[in-house]
Order: sequence, then C-alpha cells, then structure tokens
Amino acid sequence: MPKLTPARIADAALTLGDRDGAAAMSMRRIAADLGCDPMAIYRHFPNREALLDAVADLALTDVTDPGPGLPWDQRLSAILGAVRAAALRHPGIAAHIAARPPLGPQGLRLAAGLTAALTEAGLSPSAVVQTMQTLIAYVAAALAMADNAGVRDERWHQVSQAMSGLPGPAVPAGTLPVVGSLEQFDYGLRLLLHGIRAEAGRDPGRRADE
Amino acid sequence: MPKLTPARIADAALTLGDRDGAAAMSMRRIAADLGCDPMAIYRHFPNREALLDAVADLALTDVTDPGPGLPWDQRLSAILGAVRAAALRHPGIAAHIAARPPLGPQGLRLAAGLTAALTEAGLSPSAVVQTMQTLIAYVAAALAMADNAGVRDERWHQVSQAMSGLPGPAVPAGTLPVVGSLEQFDYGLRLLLHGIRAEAGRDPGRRADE
DNA sequence: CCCTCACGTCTACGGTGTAGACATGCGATT
DNA sequence: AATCGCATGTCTACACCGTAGACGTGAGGG
Repeated sequence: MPKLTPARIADAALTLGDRDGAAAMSMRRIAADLGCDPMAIYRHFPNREALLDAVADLALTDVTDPGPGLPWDQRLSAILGAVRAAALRHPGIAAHIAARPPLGPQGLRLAAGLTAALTEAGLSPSAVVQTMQTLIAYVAAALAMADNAGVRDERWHQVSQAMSGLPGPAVPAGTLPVVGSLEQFDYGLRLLLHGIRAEAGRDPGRRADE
Repeated sequence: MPKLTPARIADAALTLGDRDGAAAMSMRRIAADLGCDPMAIYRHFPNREALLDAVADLALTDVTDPGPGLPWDQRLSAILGAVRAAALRHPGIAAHIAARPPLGPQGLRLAAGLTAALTEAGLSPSAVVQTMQTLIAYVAAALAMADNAGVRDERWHQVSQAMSGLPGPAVPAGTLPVVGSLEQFDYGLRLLLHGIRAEAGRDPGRRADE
C-alpha cells in the first residue's frame, strides 16, 4: 500500500465521483476506496471542501491552452471548450468542477490564458477581470445544466414546451436543442464573443499591437 | 395552529433559509419551525427536492414582468434584473433559487415573458429556446457567485490578483469589480445582448427602430 | 537512548433524508 | 346513524454524513 498523499486521495475521490456520482464523494467512501480510515484524509486536507477543490483542479489537468499563436477569440473558445469537454469527461460531477473558483494550479494556468486572450482582444484590465468572471460563470452554468441533463432534461423540455405553448409561434417539436449539448454551449459562447468584440471596439486599446 | 399546507411549508422554509442559510433548510428544522413532525412535510411534498423547488418559485413571486410595452431588450433586462434582485433579497439561498429550472408557476410566467421578448427581437423559435437557456444559465451563475460572495470573495480576488500578476499589465488595485456586484451582472448581460442583436440581425426578422 | 512529531486509527457526537408502521379525525356511502 | 376509506400527522428506526478529540505507533534527530 503506497503512502497516503493528497494526489492519491484526490485521484481516488475523482474516480469514485465518476463511478457513483458527486454524492458518493463522501469522506467515508473515499477512505474505503483507499483502504484507510476516514480520518486519515484529514491529515492531508483540512476539510472536505478543500479536498473537493483539489478534485476539481485535478479534472482540469488535461485541458491544454493552445497558447498565443491563435487569434484571441479562437484561443478563448479553445480553452473554454476544452474545459467543458474535460468536465464532461466526468459526468455527474461536471457542475461541481466548474462551480469552484479556479484557485488550483491548473485553474490558475487556464485563467492566465484567458486573461492573455482578453487582453489581446483590447479590453481594459478591469474589463478583462469582469469578462473573465462572466465567461467562467457561463461555463459553470452550462455545465450545471449539462450535468444533471439525464435527470432534468425532460424538466427543461417541460419549460420549453410550456413556453412555446403560450405566446404563439410554436417550436417545431423535436428540434428543441438538447439542454447540455455542444450546440447549446457554442451558441451562448458566440453571443458572449459578439459582446466582447463590441466592448473592445469602444476602447482606445484597439488591436493595433503585435 | 393553522392547517399544514404546501404554501405554509415553503414559506417557513424560505424564512428559515433567509435567517440561517441554505444548509438550514433541512426537513427537521423546517418542521421544528412549523411545530410539526418532520415526516408531516412528506404528506405535502414527495421529497426535499420538491420542497426546495417550491421555495425557489416562491422567491420569484414579486418579480414583475413590465410587459410588451417596452422594447424587447429593455424588457429582457428588466426581467432578468428583477430576478436577480429578488434572489438577492434572500441572501444565502440566491444560488439555490436560480439553479433550478423555472418549472413553478412564477418561473413559467417569467419564462413566457422572456420568450416573448426574444421573439420580438427577431429570433427564430429554436434560437429563442437556446438563448433563453443561455440567459437563465447566466443569471444562475451570476447569482451563484454573488451568493457566497462573503465566503468566497477573497478567493476570487486571489484569482484576479494571481492573474494580474502573471501577464504584465496589472489591474489597478482596489478597482477590481466586486464579484457579485450589479455592475458585474450588467456587464455580462450587456455582452449577451450584443450577441443577441447580432444573432437576430442575420435573420429576416429585422428590427424596425434603434 | 529518549523525545518529538507526522501519520494513521478509533470512538463518539450531533446532524441528515426518508421508509414504514401507527394513530386520528373527517367526509361520504350505505 | 353506523361504517368505511382516506388524508393527515406522529413515531421509530435505519443508514448515512462531516469531523472533533484521544490514542497508538513508527521514524528521525538531539
């Protein structure tokens, strides 16, 4: 039995979450999977919340930032799309991953990439911060909806149906976009990119550089 | 002691959540506040989740839809802003409110208003659905960040600071936008509105005025 | 050699959601 | 009017949860 270590614990928790859902990531079950006492985990994490932070960061490991070679908007889409994909590779805990501030090493790495892209877009520093929070919020929310799509998809369709019943022009049945789908995600992202371009255009910091 | 009723239960739960936070909305404590047995609640709601749905809908009661008198974008901003305000009137459970599909009567009412506004904007029916999901996701995420602002604000500032340390152009300290602030919310909403206008422009349903 | 200290274990406390059996009262039917 | 059925509330019990605090135990440094 190899030594107990934060990395090994987070790994076990992530695996367990993948297999049995977010609720299964309890200290007791993680410990059982590790073959150790539940309280042993507290020697490596101050509390459960900290462990879950580590799990979220772990899930972002294989998200690659294409780097400054691409135009800013493509880089931005690439990062956010990859985050979404990485999160969805762990269905059942995707929302949990995206909901936390990206404070781990992986999160900070990606946040830095986003910052660079937005700066290149011509946003002022404070606009960069605001925009990034908006983008992260969007991804988090999109994943939250995708997460429990299985459970809640029909509930959303209920909403769509209820609404399309009310005003008049009915949505052609069957063409409803799936709730957590990639189209849905890309569509919202496109809206935001439009907004960012418009916002960047009103500032002196045009894209004259490089 | 008046009869136990779904409305009374949801009301008690909301009050309790306001006072002691989302975690306090446990069946036992709600029952204690109501002066009844915890299991009595299950005569009116199939499970805790259903009760929380009702609580979320209850919190949306006093959100008013300005109606079709206004231009679509103003109406849209009004509704979403009012939802945000209503949710923030219950700090500590704002995220919980926004995270659920708007399936209750209040939620459906507001969703219908959004549908009408987006339709008036000139979006195709399926684009309306996609856009609405995006908007709801955005509001939910913004509220999730505002919700635990007290607890997590400095953590987000950590992120901002860490990032502004990395690339070069530092954000002037102190001018960081507060995480869950109204400016932050309006900024993201403006981005989305830009995107919606652009999306509507590519369709035949053009707008008349500006 | 002993002492310290990091690490793992154990027990226990107070909380959680909810299944299932039981009591009670009211409204409708016979 | 007597009866039945059903809705409502109560009680007990189960299987969990996070984690505080005391306890062992082994390795490394003085």
